[in-house]
Amino acid sequence: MSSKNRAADPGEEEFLSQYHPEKYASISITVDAIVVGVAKNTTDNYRKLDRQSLKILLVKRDNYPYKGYYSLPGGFVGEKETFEDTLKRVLSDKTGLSDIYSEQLYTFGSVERDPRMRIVSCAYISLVDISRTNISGAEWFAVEEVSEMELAFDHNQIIEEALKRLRGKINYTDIVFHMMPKEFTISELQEVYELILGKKLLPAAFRRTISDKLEDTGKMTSNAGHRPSRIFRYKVLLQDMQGNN
Amino acid sequence: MSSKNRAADPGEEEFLSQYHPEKYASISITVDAIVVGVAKNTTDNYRKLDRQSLKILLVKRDNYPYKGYYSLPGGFVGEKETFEDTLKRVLSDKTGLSDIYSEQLYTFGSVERDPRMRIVSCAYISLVDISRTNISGAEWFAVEEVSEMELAFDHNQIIEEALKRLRGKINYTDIVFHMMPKEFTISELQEVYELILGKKLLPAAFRRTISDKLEDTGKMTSNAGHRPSRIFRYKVLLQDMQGNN
DNA sequence: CTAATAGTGTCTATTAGACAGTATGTT
DNA sequence: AACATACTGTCTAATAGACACTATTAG
Repeated sequence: MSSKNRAADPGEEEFLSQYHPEKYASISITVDAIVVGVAKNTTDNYRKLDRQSLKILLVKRDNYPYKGYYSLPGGFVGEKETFEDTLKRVLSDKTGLSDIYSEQLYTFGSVERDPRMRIVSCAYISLVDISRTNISGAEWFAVEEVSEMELAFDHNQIIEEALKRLRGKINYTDIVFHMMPKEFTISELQEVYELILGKKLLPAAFRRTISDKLEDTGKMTSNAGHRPSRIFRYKVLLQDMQGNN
Repeated sequence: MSSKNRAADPGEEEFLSQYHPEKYASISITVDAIVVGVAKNTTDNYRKLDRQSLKILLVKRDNYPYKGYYSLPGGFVGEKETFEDTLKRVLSDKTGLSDIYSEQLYTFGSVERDPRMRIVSCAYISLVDISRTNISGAEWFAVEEVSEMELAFDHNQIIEEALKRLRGKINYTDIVFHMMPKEFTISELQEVYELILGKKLLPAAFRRTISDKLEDTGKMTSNAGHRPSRIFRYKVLLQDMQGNN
């Protein structure tokens, strides 16, 4: 976005040639990623469905500060790097992920959040379909576990904010589908909504409202120990997929 | 929100004492404020109501770069300053405002947005009741005017995003009331909604839904050239007022 | 047959949209 | 009187909540 066609201004050119950035106070910026997905917890009872849970990717820090603590995958923004470039690099280096949906969450700037120096964190939420990814260098943790852990820096707080944002957006965007496998049942999808919203939904009403967004694959589940379920996929509605607001 | 009680770690203490921030790439950060309010445009026809319009505060730059251009009020974040502190300072110094509702909008970080060096802008939306403020050093511009102007840096784009955010939040938060005078008629309030949403609303439906949030002052308008209107104030509902996502 | 889930039908409650109709102060 | 706005009533449409009922498989 940009590089405008302003009229050339000799005064400004002169000014810029005399400008010495190093004289000014400067602050480091990191990008931290809250990578969220859902995974099934296999159960023993052949009749029961596998329950799903919300997962977040964390990396174990092997350097100071907070050596040995888990933290969000993150890294410093280079001088010629956009936040999105940094995010890509960090995700690739620390988790092995590429090409995943991401959006900026919030920028955390409290003065004491990093003991080294003033470091501001621009946090991004990334949503992935766990079944289609191979992770290296990072581990998945269930959100309930995470809230019991003491993470590095203010990362517990950042995760809280990320979950709030998800809760807020799930009902007026289609972002959930970034976390879903290509094909899924309505019950599975409903469970993901319930995990994010933190409450049970009524099946009849859920089916009614969600069905516009779904396309029947014609396939059915099998060997589930109970009535088989239709399998759907997300019907892309031309518009969204980028949850821009 | 900070300063945790971690166990002391001699290794970390050693590490920190050897840490030299100046070796690392660093980037400057500014906070820019999109200050939004509504003002009445007086009309000549004694019968007609004064129409309102959305206004934004801009300052004329008297230094390079973009000398002579209008821009959002903004300033550099000091090394020991939170974004909110910077925002307060900037608002006070450049516009004369203090104690106004603000929330972080988005952080703009494209590499070429400032010709001097890499400067990232953390943008805040601030909402004010124009009738209760005295501005010094900045001027109000109607949003339609602003979209015709070429502002400094990427500030046109930032304002676009801010208006989108307002549109998105107006219906599920009570943030509008930060822009309203203490007392107002329902028609005035409806017009503000219409300005932000960019569409007409039906009076009957608007009254129905908004009335829960309003308290009758018992007063009426007068000398309006037509039927007088009840005057209301915002009924604070214990909860919100802080439009926390 | 039974446990467990899938899926439908329907009644009710709530909310939004549409729009006509009534009310009232100012000149 | 007539203009401009204030405000109410009511019908309809759309949506959400509740819940009972039917359907279907593996074991």
